[in-house]
Amino acid sequence: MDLNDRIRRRQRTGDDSPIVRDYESISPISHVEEPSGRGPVLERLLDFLAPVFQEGMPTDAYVHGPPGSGKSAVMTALTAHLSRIVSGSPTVIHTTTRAPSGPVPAFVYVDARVATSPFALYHTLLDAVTDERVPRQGVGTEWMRDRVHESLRADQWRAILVVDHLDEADGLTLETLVDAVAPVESAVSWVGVGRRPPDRLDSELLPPERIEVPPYEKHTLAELLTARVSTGMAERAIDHEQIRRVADWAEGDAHDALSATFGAADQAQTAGFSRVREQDLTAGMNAVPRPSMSLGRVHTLSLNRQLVLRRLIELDQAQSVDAAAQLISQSHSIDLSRGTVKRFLYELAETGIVERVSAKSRSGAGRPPSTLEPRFPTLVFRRLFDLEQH
DNA sequence: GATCCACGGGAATACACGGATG
DNA sequence: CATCCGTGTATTCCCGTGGATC
Repeated sequence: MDLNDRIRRRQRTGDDSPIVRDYESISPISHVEEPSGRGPVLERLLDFLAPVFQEGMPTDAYVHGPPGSGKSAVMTALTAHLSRIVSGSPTVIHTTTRAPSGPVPAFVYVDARVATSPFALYHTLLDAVTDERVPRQGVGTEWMRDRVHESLRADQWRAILVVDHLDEADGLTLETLVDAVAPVESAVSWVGVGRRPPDRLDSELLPPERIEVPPYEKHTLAELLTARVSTGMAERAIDHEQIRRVADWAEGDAHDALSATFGAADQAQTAGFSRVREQDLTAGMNAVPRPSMSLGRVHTLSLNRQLVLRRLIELDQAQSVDAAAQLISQSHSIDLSRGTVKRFLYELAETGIVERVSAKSRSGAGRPPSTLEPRFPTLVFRRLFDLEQH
């Protein structure tokens, strides 16, 4: 046995010491209670929300910043904390109303990628604010709005609506939000959260209060990664130098940095090693396209579409759209026709979740086919998807 | 019966390439 | 040489259907 073998043996983990303790902790789509490195932004938000503590309501606001700058992390943490504090005792049993009525508003978080219509917006609001069951189908938008009004009249609640991922493809737009909230504006303030800088949105619709979330500094991002890794991975599984390199590479984008780290850890784990090797780190970063579609967006796709993506990323070679659709529809786990898979693939390309790459002109006649490349973190998607499918 | 949603399927349109035309 | 045209694919667009929920 040579020295390499001895070293390798020491490096290998048994089943008892996995490198990843908890995928959730290093996942780019899970948020922690205490976001790191966003202190100043939190301060500004709290300043703006201050009226809440004096029985008032804040104005509407728009929070903006580039992808991966921690907007969702900050807003989810903030709404969670505030609704806990503001609603007082968590064990209070309400009769019909869940929201605190009177001076204290409810904090309602809405993901505009999921709630894409006024109907869905009202549904989320009503569901959060009352204990009654709110129908998802069989009723129209007006019916839903009337119910909001009714509930409002009866219980006098107020709410602060945090609408995340505003104005992303296929999602709720600023305009739709403003229209939908207008009928209940006396009781509802909203905080829109999006990537677009204010000067790229209709200033007529934007509230005057605007809060910018800057990208992470490199060292801040490294600290964020260190914190996540310390709970999600085994000790010394990844060293400081590696973390620093990922942080450099990610250029301030926490989503991408976490995705690369996750991917690297997953590679090492799969290969049976107890620490992230050079090649794992490289693989982790290479599995994150730049720019990358947010994994959170991919996650909002229907199960069938995610299944199509799952099959797509395991094809050995880049295939034409048609060939890929053929192969994917043959998969045992998929019950979709070839035509539907093909349409899904084109739709996904349209959204930017995959990219059509025109192949070099081929021999045959007709328009040359294009191949498909994923534009999301493939290793992370694969692992999380497989974990969810039991 | 009304309303949603995901699929299926196919029509309509876009594009690439040669070859013919002016 | 610049265009037009025909053919064969690729891509986009749209609407009907059927299950599920109220």
